[in-house]
Amino acid sequence: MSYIAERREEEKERRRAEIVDAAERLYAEKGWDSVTMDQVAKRARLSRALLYVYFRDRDELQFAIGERALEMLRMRFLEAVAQHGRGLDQVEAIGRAYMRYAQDFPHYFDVCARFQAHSVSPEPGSNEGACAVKGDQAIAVVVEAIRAGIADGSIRSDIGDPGLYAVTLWAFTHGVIQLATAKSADLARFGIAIPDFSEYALSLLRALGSPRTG
Amino acid sequence: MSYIAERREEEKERRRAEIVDAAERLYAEKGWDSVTMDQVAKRARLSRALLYVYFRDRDELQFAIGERALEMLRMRFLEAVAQHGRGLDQVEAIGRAYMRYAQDFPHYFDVCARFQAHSVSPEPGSNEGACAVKGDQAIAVVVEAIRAGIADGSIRSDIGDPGLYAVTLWAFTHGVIQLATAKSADLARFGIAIPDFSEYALSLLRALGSPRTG
DNA sequence: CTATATATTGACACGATGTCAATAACGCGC
DNA sequence: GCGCGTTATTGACATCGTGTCAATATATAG
Repeated sequence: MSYIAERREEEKERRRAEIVDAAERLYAEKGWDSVTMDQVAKRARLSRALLYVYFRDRDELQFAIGERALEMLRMRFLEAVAQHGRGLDQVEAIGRAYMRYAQDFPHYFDVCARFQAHSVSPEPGSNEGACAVKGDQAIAVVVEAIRAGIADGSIRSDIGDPGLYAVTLWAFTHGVIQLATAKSADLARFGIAIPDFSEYALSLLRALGSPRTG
Repeated sequence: MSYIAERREEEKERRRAEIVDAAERLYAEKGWDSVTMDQVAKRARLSRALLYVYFRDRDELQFAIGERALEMLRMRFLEAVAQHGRGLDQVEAIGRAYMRYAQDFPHYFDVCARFQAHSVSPEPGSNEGACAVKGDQAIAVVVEAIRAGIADGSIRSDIGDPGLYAVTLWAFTHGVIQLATAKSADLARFGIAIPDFSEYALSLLRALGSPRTG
């Protein structure tokens, strides 16, 4: 009987994944605001009511996508770190990775932004909580790179607490990406192209951590 | 007869302002998401249908509040600039002003954030367009302070185009405030207090522009 | 084959948005 | 004061999306 329950569990997990798949595709196609539960249900070829068996409400479904988004982000961060030796270069690579990520998966960045903008209501067992955990794991990669940088001397040691520095860099970078993605037209009107903007921001951030340049 | 039309126009403007007042109060009380047109109408003591005479839809009403928000922000920036002589200090004061502003009027910052996150659909004559203009005016203050700083030598001259620098600083600061307001609980869990976070970010930004320190 | 648990659905109630024809208020010529 | 055109204001409607629940279908066990 345990075998049965196990298979049931797997089926359930698969169904859940199918739903998230459908929702994610629609998210990428038209933006979350114009995705309805009905559309998700249709795309996943099941009834709308069933969605509410797997997800408390629409928000929880979005957070389920957010979980994937943050997991993917962490992966990209890890790849970025792996390709560089010195901490400073790793941190810069993380910034670049975040920017590429936002370009490659706009809907993932969107859900990250929403997650970061809305303050949490820490209901235990919710997907929102899972997002928070994934977010912590992603930022932990940054902290580690900063630590490495301070240790190998590529990042100035008087930068302060690595955690604080990591969070600040995160906020900076996130702000830049958000502005770049949402206001590219206005920036162009200002004579600013997105790639230039990104590179400029990255160079400033590198200068910030670098011990010699100033 | 022109007199009549003029008075009519004024009445109309007043009505409009009353509606925005009502909407803004509700915004501040409960956040925009849980404000309904019905509630706005009730608070302004008129029928819901009339709101749609003054504002195309709910979004336009929010953008009307956004217009006020950005105007207020510009005022704060101007005050901040006026209280300092050197450009570098002016720029830092602008950053501080933005942070205080977000603390004093959370709903204003919220509408700024939403405006900045959503990409514009440039329908002429809309309040959204007016927001964009007000936003430009606010950032123009920053640009001017940077120019002054480069001129008086308090800001390193190799910082590049003042417009680009201004936009970048804006993005940085906005990102910090957003994270600070939305995730104060999580930051606390990381052992980071909001005032410390803000001060830290400001000190980093100051170091960025300062020619000597590095 | 029946009984029991689980998965799935159709249909409902509710709430919010946006529209429109109908009504009320106003200024005006008489 | 009285109709009359114009403008302001509203009630009622249609539409859509969410979340819930009892009812049905499906699978498992005895």
